Parts: sequence; C-alpha cells; structure tokens
Amino acid sequence: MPDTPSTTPIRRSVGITEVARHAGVSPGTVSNVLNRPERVARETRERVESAIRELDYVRNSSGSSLRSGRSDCVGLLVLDVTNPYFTEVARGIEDEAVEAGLAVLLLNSAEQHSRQERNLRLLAGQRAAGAVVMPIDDDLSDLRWLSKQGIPWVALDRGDVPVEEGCSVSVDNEAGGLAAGRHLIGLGHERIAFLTGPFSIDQVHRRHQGLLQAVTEAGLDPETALNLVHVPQLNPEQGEKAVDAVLAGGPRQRSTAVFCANDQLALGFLKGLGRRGLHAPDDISVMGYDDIDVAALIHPGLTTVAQPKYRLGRTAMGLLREHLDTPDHRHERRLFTPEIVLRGSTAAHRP
Amino acid sequence: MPDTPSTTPIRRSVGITEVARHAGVSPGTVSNVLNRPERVARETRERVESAIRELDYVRNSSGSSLRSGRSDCVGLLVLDVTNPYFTEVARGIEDEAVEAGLAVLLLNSAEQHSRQERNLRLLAGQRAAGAVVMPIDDDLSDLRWLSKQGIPWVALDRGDVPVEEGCSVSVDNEAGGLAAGRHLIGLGHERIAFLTGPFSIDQVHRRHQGLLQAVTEAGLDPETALNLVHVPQLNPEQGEKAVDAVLAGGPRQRSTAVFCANDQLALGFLKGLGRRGLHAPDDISVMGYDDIDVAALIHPGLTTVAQPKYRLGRTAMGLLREHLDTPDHRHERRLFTPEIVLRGSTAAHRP
DNA sequence: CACCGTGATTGAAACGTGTCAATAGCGATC
DNA sequence: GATCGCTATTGACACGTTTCAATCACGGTG
Repeated sequence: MPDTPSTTPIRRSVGITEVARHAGVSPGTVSNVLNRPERVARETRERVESAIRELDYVRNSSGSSLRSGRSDCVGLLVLDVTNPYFTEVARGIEDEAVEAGLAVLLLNSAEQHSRQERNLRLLAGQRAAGAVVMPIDDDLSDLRWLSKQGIPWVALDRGDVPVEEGCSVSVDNEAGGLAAGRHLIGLGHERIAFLTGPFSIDQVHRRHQGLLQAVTEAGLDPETALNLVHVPQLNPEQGEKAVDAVLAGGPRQRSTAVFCANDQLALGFLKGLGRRGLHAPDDISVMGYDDIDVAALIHPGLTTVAQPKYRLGRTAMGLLREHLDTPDHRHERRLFTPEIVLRGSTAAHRP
Repeated sequence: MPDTPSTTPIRRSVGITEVARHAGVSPGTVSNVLNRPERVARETRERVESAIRELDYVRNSSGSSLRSGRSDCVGLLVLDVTNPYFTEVARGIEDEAVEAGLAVLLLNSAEQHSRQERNLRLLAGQRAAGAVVMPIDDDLSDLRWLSKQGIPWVALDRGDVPVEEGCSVSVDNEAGGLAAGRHLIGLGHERIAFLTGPFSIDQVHRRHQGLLQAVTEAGLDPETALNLVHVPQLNPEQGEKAVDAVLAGGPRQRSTAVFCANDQLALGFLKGLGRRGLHAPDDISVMGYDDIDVAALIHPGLTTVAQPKYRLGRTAMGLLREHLDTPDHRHERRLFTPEIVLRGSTAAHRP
C-alpha cells in the first residue's frame, strides 16, 4: 500500500520516466507498453501497467504529438453553436470520433469570417489530425490554406466543393424543394408562397429551384402559382413579420400554402398566425425545412423536409477517418437525399 | 551541412528555427518576438515578422505547451451537446474564452458516466489550463481527481459544491420555484400540479422546495393545493404522456395550473393538450423552467423561469480566468437569481 | 583608458514522448 | 563450443519550443 497522504501541491505531472523508474524498466519500454503492447513480455507489461495505475499516470499528449508529428485532435468548425441543426450534426461527428479515439475540438465561427480564420489558425497551431468544416461562404481560400498546412478536411453542407480540392458531405437541396413542392401540389394547393432568405445563400437558392420544378412539372404557371416572399434573414422574427406579406392578395389570389426555407422561419410564421387568431392547416398550410427537434413538439406538428443531420455528421467524420487511415486517399463527395416528414401543419386544400 | 536524406518521410511544417535562419537571427530571438516583443529591437522584430509572414509560420502549440507546461486550451465538459440550454451556456463560455485567447475543447458526456471519465482523462492528457464542468451527478470524486492532476475547474449548475473544493456557478433553484409558485398563486390558482422528474436530481428537488414555500406562505395546505406528478425523465415525450395524470380528479379537485420542472416537459405537455383539443391558458395554465429559445416561439408563448444562461457561461469562464491569473486564488461560489418571464400560457383562474 | 550599465542577442539546456538501431538473453542448430 | 535466430529490452536522439545565464556592442562616466 503506497501511503502518500500529503499530495504535493506543486509538481510537474508524472511522466513516462518516473513510471519507468517505478517499474524498474527503461522509458522506452513504457512507451512500448503504451503504443505496441504486443512487443513487450507479459510479465513486464503487467508490471508497467500496475505502475501506471499506481502513479495515476496519464500520457502527456503534447510530448506525444510533438514527437510523432500527429495529434489525436480533430477540429469541428461550426457556423453557430446554438443552432440546433448544427448540434445534431455535432453529435454524429462526436460519436464517430469517439469510436476512432479522436478528441473533437469544437470551434465556433459565430458566422464571422474573422473568427473562422482565427479558428483555422488555431487548428493549424494544434497540428490537428484533420477537420470537419462548415465554411462560412463559398470562398475556398481558407480551406486551401488548411490543405497547405497539411491538415486534411471534409466540408459539410457545401455541395459546391470541387472533388479534387477535398471531400464534402451535403444534402440535395433541390430534391428537398422538389419533394416539398410535390407534397403541397398533391394536396391540391395551386397558389404557394415561398418564404425565403436571399438567394445568395446557395442552399436556399437550390430549394427554390426544386420547388420551381415541382410547379412546372405539374403544369402550373410559376407566375401565378408561386409567390416569392423575401426576408433578409432566416430567423423566427422575420418569419413572424412576414405573415402579412404571405397572406396578401384577394381571396382568389391569396396563397393557400406556404413553404418556408427554414424551420425557424416556419416557427415564427406559425406564431404570427396564432397572434392573428389564425391556425395551420385550417387557414393556411405551413411547411418548413430541416426538421429541428421542436418541429415535432408543437401542435400541430410541423410538416417539414428532414435532413439526416446525425448521419451527415457521422459520415463526414467517417470520411475524415478514411482520409487519415488510407495514405493514397482520393477525395469523395457524398450527397444525401432529404425526406419529407408529414405532420399536422399541412392539409388538403378545400376550395 | 544539413544533408540527412533519411529523415522522417512525413513533411514537417516550418518551425521556429527555419524562421530564424530565414531572418538571419537565432531561434531564441524568434521566440522572443512571439512572446516578449518588447525585448527585441524594432528593426530585428520587423525582419522576423516578415519572415514569419513569408513562410506562413504558425506556432506549434505542442512544443510550446510541452516546454512551458501550460496549454492555452480549456475544457468544457457538457452533459449533452444537443440541449439548447447548454449551447447557450457554451456561447457565453466561448465568448469569454476568445477574449482571454484560450481555445475551448468541447467535450460531451452524453449523460454517461463512462464518457465523463474518458473526457476528463483526455483533458488531463492535454494538460489543459483549466475546465468548466457540468458534473453528471453529485459525486465529486471525478473533480477531485482533476484537482489532483493540477487542473483547476469551475463547476456549473451545481450549487452543492463545497467552496473549499472549487469554484461554482449556479442558479438559485429554490428562488425560481418560489417565484413560479407566487406567480401562479397570485393569479388565483389554488390547485397546482408540479410535473417533475425524480427528486434525486438536485435542481428539481430545490424547485419543488421553493414551490412548497410559496404554497405555505400563502396559507394554503400543501396536501390539497399541490399535486405531484412524477415522470422518469425530463423530456417532451414524458410531458406529453403526463397530461392525463395532471388533469386527473373531479372538477372540484382538478389542478387549474401546472408547473413543469423543465421547458421540455412543458412543451410536451402543451402538445398533449393540443392533441386533446385543449388549450393553455383557457383550460389550464402552464409554466415551464429554463426559458429555452422555443419558449418564445410557440403560440401562446410559454411563461417560464428564465436562467441567465449566457451570463452563467461567461462568469464561469471569468472565474476560471481569475483562477489562472491570480496565484493565491481562493475559490468562489456565485449564485444567480432566476427571473420569471411572463408570456401567454398562464392566466388568472376563473372559478 | 578603464569601467560600468544597459539593452539586444545568442547558445544551450530542458520539457515528455516516440523511434530505431543496438544489445542482451537464450534456446536451438550446426 | 561456436553460431544463428529470435524476442525483449535498452539508450540515445529528435521533435519545436521556452527559458535563462552568458555574451556582445556601445555609449557614457570617472
């Protein structure tokens, strides 16, 4: 029994050498026990292991990654930590990373370019093993810089990354818009509002393309069947404000359904409806996009286009793992197809 | 002559020595430029700085923290990344950390003890400068281990940490329960249901204590005025399931208001109400706890007890900074008082 | 001129780990 | 008994940085 009742207040933490001395072997052997246990005889290994336990040794990853050149940290660059969409993705990434024995360094860009740069510098400083990045805009120069620093990456939610530059995982927004449009048209709606942010956001633009396709393939005239309502940002406040614009027009021209580019917009819109004493789907059918958690928690439930968020994160990290494991890795682009989740906020149009 | 062709095959990134050679100075000078710029003459400093820029040098933090013993990483141990409550706290922490020039290593315990341990080990391995921890239960042994490893920490949302063991930042749950109770009683409600998880969760237990105090101070008999409904977990599904239990009792005994231990519970409860064609506050007043974002986004808005989440995170990290800066630091306990946010889900009782 | 002080720069020694050639131990084979 | 083959272990060095005592340059003072 080692009786060390008075833990020294200030001490350099125990290192590999101290463990070695304690077990009566050389530091190299301890290192071998940690990294290639099969190379060391069972008896010595056990002796070292018990010394490790006894001294409460934990390997200093600074020294380790300094020497080996590799770190067991991967970066996750996120646009906004508070966005529930991202947190779900983060969960997928983390689960996969844990399996690979990697630590996730979560970095928040807070939608600011300066902060994204700062964070990438930080990753490079850590000599991170790799990174999963949700780039703040379609400017790839930051990612190229990362490549130049020797840090492999996977872009998330950016379908437009050339496959020779790097891996990417994203969801087919056009297919999502198309499915949403078909759903509403299938319910008999012939005048649909699209509540959206600026088309400079690529994802939103593509959703509109899909919606447009649904309208034309149904033989409707986009001019009259589609009512575009633009708001500056994709947040609930804007959705609430937009109610009047969406409901504009006489009884014959008024939209009977609204497709929101975003669940957040849809939530705000629903709230605005409620304030005016109106309800979905009786007064207007409402559809969102993303399927964030709350979509299922409100009444009526929000019909929406679900992104496979968790799987998105998992495959992104999976791709990164593959990248790290295989030396002659070739970049890949993975495209997911979203699925519609039917809930109570949409219903058949009753003329 | 540096012709050692058989060195490591992996491409090492540029280091301080290469910068030094390029600028015609010694490595020590480059280090000084990075760490104590005032000690080096302006002319040389500029020469070094331009060399740094030219070679695109970024400091290797492994080497740095290995030598100096300090890391610029702090850990943030979170119970569940997807919980909006925590993400808001995380935002506060990150903002403060960025100001202090610290990187935040976000680690997710996913409510599992094994994972919490894993993550703490990881932190110790990184020789992190400190940690902000939301402990998974009231067992302090993990935190003590962290202290023994020489890593200072601040506990979050655990009011019961002895101040001689470490710093803590939390919110006065008893005050929150009291305020909620007063609000409902002030509206004329005399039969209140408390929808809650197991009392083994300290926070929930204290909220109940506060509620109890409100009831007794109003001269009501807790036996008849309070209806305790226990569910195993604090999630929306349980809230939805609990509707019948809350609404039980004849017209004279039925609760006219429900105080949910959690916004998530409240959301589920509201959904369950809607399913049955009932509405808040007409059929029953509903109150939550936490003030997560969605509470304001639904209709009617959810009256709830707001925790100062962002400030909670900021002060936690602030305390940690203080801890790191002042050598003769003494632990502190900060207690915040929550505030009621009035929205539409509660209303006066009409007998 | 000798001496001192000051400020700028240098050289070398760590920090804790991984790697790898070298060595020791030892039974089997020639 | 010498040699070989094999496994287990050892030393010593390198990774990139910080730190600190030592050195150098140089102008001012006695």
